[in-house]
Amino acid sequence: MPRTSTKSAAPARRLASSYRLEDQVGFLLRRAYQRASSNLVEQIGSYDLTAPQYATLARLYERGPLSQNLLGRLVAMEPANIRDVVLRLKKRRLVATRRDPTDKRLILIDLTAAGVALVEQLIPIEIECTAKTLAPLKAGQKELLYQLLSQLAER
Amino acid sequence: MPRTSTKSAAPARRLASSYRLEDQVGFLLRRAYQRASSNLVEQIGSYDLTAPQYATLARLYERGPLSQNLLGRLVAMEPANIRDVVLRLKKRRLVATRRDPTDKRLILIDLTAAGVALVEQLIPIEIECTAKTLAPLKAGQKELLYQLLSQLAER
DNA sequence: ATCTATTCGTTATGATCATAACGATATACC
DNA sequence: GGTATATCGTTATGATCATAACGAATAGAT
Repeated sequence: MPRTSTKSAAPARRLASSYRLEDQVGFLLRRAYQRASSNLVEQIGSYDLTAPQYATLARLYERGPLSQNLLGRLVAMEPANIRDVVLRLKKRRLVATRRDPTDKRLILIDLTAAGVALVEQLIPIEIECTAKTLAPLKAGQKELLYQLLSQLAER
Repeated sequence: MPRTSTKSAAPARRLASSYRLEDQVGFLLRRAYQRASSNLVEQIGSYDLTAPQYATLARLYERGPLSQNLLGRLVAMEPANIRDVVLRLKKRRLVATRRDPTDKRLILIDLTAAGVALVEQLIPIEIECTAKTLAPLKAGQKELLYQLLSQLAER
C-alpha cells in the first residue's frame, strides 16, 4: 500500500525554523471545526442536514419566529447566506415563511410542525455528538474550552 | 388567525430551556474560526489572499516541494479542494507545478521566487494577526487554548 | 410632512468545503 | 509475470462562506 512519505526531500526554507503553521490559531480552529462538523454530519447523516442547517433549525426552535435577517445574525450568517439556507429548509417543508404585516421589509421564518418534530429528534443526537467531539478532553478541560472559545467569538 | 403551518405565537418551545446552541462546540468553533479568518483577510487584505491560500503557501515554504495530494493533507484539504487552491495560486505565479519523473501520478508543487518573497512578507503579518485574534485571552490562556484545540484537531 | 440615513432582502461573483465516481498509475502479493 | 489493491489527480454536484451593489421599506430628524 503505497503512501507518499510526509518527509520532504528538499530542505525547508530560511524562516521555517521560527514559524509553524500549527502555531496559528486560525489554522487550528479550522481543523477543529472540520472535525466537529464531520462528527455532526456523521451522526445525523441519515437526516441529510448540514451543521449550518441544523443550527438554523435549532435557533428557530429556541426563539420562535424570527425575521430572516435576525435569524442570520443569531446563527452567524450573512444575509446572502442565510437566505440560501432558508430556501433549502423551506423546500423540505421544515420551515415556513410569511411577510411581517407591520414591517413589509421583513420575512418571518418559523418551523413547521415537521420542523419542530425533527429538531426534537435531533437535539439529543447533537448533544451526544458534542460529547463525542469533546471526548479527547478531560472533564475540566471542556468547560475551559467553552470559556476560551466564547471569549474569542464575542463581537 | 394564522394558518396552522405557519403559526407559533409562543416565543420558545418545550426543550428550549434545557438546550442552547451556544453549548455546542461546533457552533462556537465555527464562530471563532470566522473571527480568525476575517482578521487574517483584513490584515493581509491588500495582498488578496484567503486563509486557506495563505496556509498553502506557508506549508510549501516550510516543507519545500510537495505532491499536490500530500500538500492537501498537510493543510487539511480534500484532493478536490487543494486542486482549486493550487490552480488559483498558479494563475498568480505564486507556485509552479511539474510532474514527478519517478511517479507519473504525482504533481509536484513548489513556490516560485515571487511566492517565497510573498510568504516572507506575510509571515510577520500573520503572526501579528494571530496575536490580534488571541487578544481577548490572558497570557496563560493562550497556551491552554492551543493545547485544547490541538487535542480536538488530531486525527 | 419631507428629507436623510438605516435596515432588509436580493443578486452577482468568486472562494471554500465535502462527497462520490472515474481513469491512470503504482505497489503488493503470489 | 500477472492480478488485486491502493493512491493520485480529476470531474461533477451541491452546500457554505464573504463581499459589494442594488431597490424597497422603514425610521429619525427637522
